[in-house]
Amino acid sequence: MTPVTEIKPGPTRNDDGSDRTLRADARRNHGAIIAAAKKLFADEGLDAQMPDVAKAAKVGVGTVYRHFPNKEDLIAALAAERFERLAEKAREGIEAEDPWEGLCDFIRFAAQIQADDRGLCEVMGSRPGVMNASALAVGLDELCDKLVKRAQRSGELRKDLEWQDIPMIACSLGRITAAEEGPALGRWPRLVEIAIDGMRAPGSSKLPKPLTRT
Amino acid sequence: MTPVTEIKPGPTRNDDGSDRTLRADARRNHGAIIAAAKKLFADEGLDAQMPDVAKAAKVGVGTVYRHFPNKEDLIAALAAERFERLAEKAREGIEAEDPWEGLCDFIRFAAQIQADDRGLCEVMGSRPGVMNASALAVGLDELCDKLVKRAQRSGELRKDLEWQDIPMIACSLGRITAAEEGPALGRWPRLVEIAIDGMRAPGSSKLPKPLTRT
DNA sequence: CACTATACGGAATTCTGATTCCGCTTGCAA
DNA sequence: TTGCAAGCGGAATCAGAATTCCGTATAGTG
Repeated sequence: MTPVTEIKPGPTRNDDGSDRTLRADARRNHGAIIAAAKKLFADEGLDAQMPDVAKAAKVGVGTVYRHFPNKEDLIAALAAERFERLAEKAREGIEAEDPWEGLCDFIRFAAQIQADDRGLCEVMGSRPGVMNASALAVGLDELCDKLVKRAQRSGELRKDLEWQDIPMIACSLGRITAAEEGPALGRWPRLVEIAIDGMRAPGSSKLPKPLTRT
Repeated sequence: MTPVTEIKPGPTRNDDGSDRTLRADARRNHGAIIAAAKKLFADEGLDAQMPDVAKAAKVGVGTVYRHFPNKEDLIAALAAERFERLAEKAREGIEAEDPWEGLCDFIRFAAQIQADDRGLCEVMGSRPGVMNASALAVGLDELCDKLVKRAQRSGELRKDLEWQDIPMIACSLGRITAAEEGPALGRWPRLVEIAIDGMRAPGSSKLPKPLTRT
């Protein structure tokens, strides 16, 4: 494996996990690249180009590649950040006073962050590997499980729903948040509410939120 | 515009809509190409390669390109076929004894054909232009409208649902039918039923179909 | 202040597929 | 059966990105 190296103190580590302090300019560039890539991928989706990321970060392509050995790795790094946000929201949902609302809000949030980030959307749709790895890394699966169990205990969530259904729903919702054309344009929040209503326990006391008109 | 040409009788027309009979071999090849492409795209998705389509159809690449000026056009032709099937199913749903079941079956069908055809799945997810054009061509929009109105009149479908929601739902369902990995694998029929339950009118008499265990 | 390990920039290269081109075939009408 | 327009095959070309390479620049150290 990796040879043992003595740990030197330093503010940031290399991406490959090796312990070595980065030179100040490198650290600065690293941040600039991530920031630029985040914006670019969010706006243009996964086929934003590496040279453009470099340009946006005011850096040469070579530099981008020193920090991220290839595009896929850059994408994965960005995805990891987003999943961290998701996990955070899930934890919040678990703490929520109302278990059912906690779950719903998590789902709404998942749809929203996909609506705001075309890149994430595409990762969810076409990079199951990256997605599952990211989810695993932040423990999203267990969080979903908790969210589901708690909402079921409260009686609002249908009993036959399983935690695996949550990422599946979130994923499917993501697909239409991206619509920029056609009859579905801008209606995705309706779909979110429909899916949520489908998760309600048959005799639930809560009233379904009426779908908003366009 | 197109210059006026006298219409000559003939069994098949050119793709470009010009009226001219195709030579027998050309007609045969045309069919072979479509058949091969259908299978290839269904299996491998939209990035199946043109030379492979040619190979599968036992034809040279050049021939593929004589029949379809470019890949996008080939994809559109295949999509058109699928949408024809969808429209057919929608008409069937409109005739169905039970309006609610007619609508549900249409949605289930839409999910199923995407599950069976990765190419269609990807068209739905990333070619809004092709998709909308195909839908328009077969009159799917009006069909959805009829389906919705009828199910609402029967009382089973929630009143605030609009026809535009149907293609949106179908589209979103398609996303996970493709999952080949991760927790959602093989569970898409559950999602279909969840979405359907979300469409039910609040006081509906029908019992929700229980989600099937994995 | 020198020195050198790190980093940088960006032109050049490579890869992957789509698409074109053109000499050869072949239906089919006369 | 002949003539030739309509078709065919597939090697060659083109195009759009990703990724590499290497000469130059510069933090950080003694």
